[in-house]
Amino acid sequence: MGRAPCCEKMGLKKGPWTSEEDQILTSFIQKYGHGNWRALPKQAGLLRCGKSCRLRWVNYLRPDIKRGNFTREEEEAIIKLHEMLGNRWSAIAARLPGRTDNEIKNVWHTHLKKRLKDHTTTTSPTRSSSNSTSNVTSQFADEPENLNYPQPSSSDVSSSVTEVSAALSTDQDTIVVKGENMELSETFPDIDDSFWSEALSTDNSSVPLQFPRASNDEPILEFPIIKNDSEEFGFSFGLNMDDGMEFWYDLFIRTGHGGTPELPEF
DNA sequence: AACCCTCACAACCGCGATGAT
DNA sequence: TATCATCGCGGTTGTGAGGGT
Repeated sequence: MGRAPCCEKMGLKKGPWTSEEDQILTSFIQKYGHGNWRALPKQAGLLRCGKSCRLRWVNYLRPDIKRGNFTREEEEAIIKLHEMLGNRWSAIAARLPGRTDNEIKNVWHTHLKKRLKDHTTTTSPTRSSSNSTSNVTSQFADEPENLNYPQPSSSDVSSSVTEVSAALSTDQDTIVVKGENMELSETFPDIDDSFWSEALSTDNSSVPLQFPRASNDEPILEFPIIKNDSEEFGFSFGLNMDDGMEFWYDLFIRTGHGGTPELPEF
């Protein structure tokens, strides 16, 4: 496995970025994009290595970065996501719009880890089994293998399928998903990370989704809503099937008007 | 005022993963 | 298949700000 030569050996600059460098990098990327980080600094006229440019852009200059302190909701989300994902900072960052993995890593090491430690010395948390097939009331699963957001192929699910409905009440902090037996289907839609954003960015008020059948008609999930800045809310949820299969999904919705949003009916 | 300590955060380093040839 | 170039991630370090003594 090859390794790129160290930028120091190439006579390139290290250390804090100047505002001039920021300006050059930003305007270059806005004009030409960042297809090749290694070639970028040379093309842009920066005495930096591509790695440094990439880091600066990703962690600081990117226009969609949310500056400022983390809200309580964001911190709670980080704690929960860290419980789910461990030190997979980029995965955590992907679920917190506008926040970078570096930022989250920093806030974890400087605030949250300590807070959590203080908290766990005074309380003994209880955990629910991730294998439970009914009335799953815990927010997140314990086992790391649940966290890979498995993407079932059509052949994975061939027997029964249930539509899942969800409703959000404006005066409660939990959301309830209820599975209802519906007609059988031979297929299961492939769902990837872009699915939700694409589905929810459409003008349609309903999203056609089918999930594997729950074991009964009781609510199969109940979990808190994660909100941040009143601009977005959402949740992560998993389905534990009675055949042992598990599926995990995220749903975040940008409202943009600061009010409590209405969840589209599935 | 000077020094020390802690905290916060930007940036760097090293490694594995991945794609190209 | 092997090798190399590049990217992206997680761990770590460097440094400035602020507070306490």
